[in-house]
Amino acid sequence: MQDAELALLIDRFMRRIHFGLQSKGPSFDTERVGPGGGIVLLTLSDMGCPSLHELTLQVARDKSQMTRTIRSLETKGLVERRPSPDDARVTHVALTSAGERVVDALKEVVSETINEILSPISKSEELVLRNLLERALGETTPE
Amino acid sequence: MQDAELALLIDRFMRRIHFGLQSKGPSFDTERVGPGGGIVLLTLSDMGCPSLHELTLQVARDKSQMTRTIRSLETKGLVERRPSPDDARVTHVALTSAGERVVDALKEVVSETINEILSPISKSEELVLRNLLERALGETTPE
DNA sequence: AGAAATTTGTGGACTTTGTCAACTAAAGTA
DNA sequence: TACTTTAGTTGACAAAGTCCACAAATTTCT
Repeated sequence: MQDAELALLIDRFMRRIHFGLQSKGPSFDTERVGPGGGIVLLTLSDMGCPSLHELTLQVARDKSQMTRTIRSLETKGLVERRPSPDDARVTHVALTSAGERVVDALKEVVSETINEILSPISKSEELVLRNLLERALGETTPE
Repeated sequence: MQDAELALLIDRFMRRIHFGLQSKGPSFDTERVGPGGGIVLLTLSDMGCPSLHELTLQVARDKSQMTRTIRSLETKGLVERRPSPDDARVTHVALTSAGERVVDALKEVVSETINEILSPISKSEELVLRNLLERALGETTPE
């Protein structure tokens, strides 16, 4: 009981990342992918070449929105669609090389921001934190 | 380096809470405060009777939005404004008794949701997690 | 095989949040 | 007194989230 405060902590964490990123100027977001696009790009770099559906589950967003986000990233040349050979319904998405460069830049800035936020705790504690979250949230989103 | 994944984990955590809450039907959100209103209510229950400005810092949202959120909660009778006796510019905000009842209900559902999400880790680990986040995010948001 | 149901991705319409800039009023400051 | 900062409000607009319906491919069930 009373884990409600955890929700507030998580929310604040998220918001701080958000603020931190956008205070670093829009200087680094040269492609103007925004937060939504950024999350998708980072996720893609983790997942490789998932189907749109898998991607949707992973980032826990609406299908329709994913369609739009991907289209936007595609027109920027950061991502490319590949129809699945097995199933004509599904299309896979993968980073282009331009996309990977953006991801690299993104990772750098995000890491930096998170390090600032987490400066009150030690590096080893940070590992514990990440490990706990990883185990708790698992690899795939259920349902 | 490579803490970028932590951002993804945090984002997923947030989204899972979000989904969890709204899958529990809008049954519990009888006042229709929504996610934004909910966070403000919970925060208020933590902070007591902060000024609008302090509240804004704590939840890390824009001032203008806070104004609107508070007004919405006020017209629902969940929150009340009190002009500060010391400074005529500031207005404090506090939960009404109706607001506190909503908060109680909210806490219950949020706790339940978080427990579901965190089921893969043990109770003691959950404490560690919360402790780490509390220490990392501190009590007050800087700047 | 054929009909029905399910899955994957798209599109449209609409609401909620987020962001930015301008503006008032009250304090602080010199 | 004039100048600057702070708290809060408002408006206009951009971005995200939510809902619902839909087409096409595939699975399921007789």
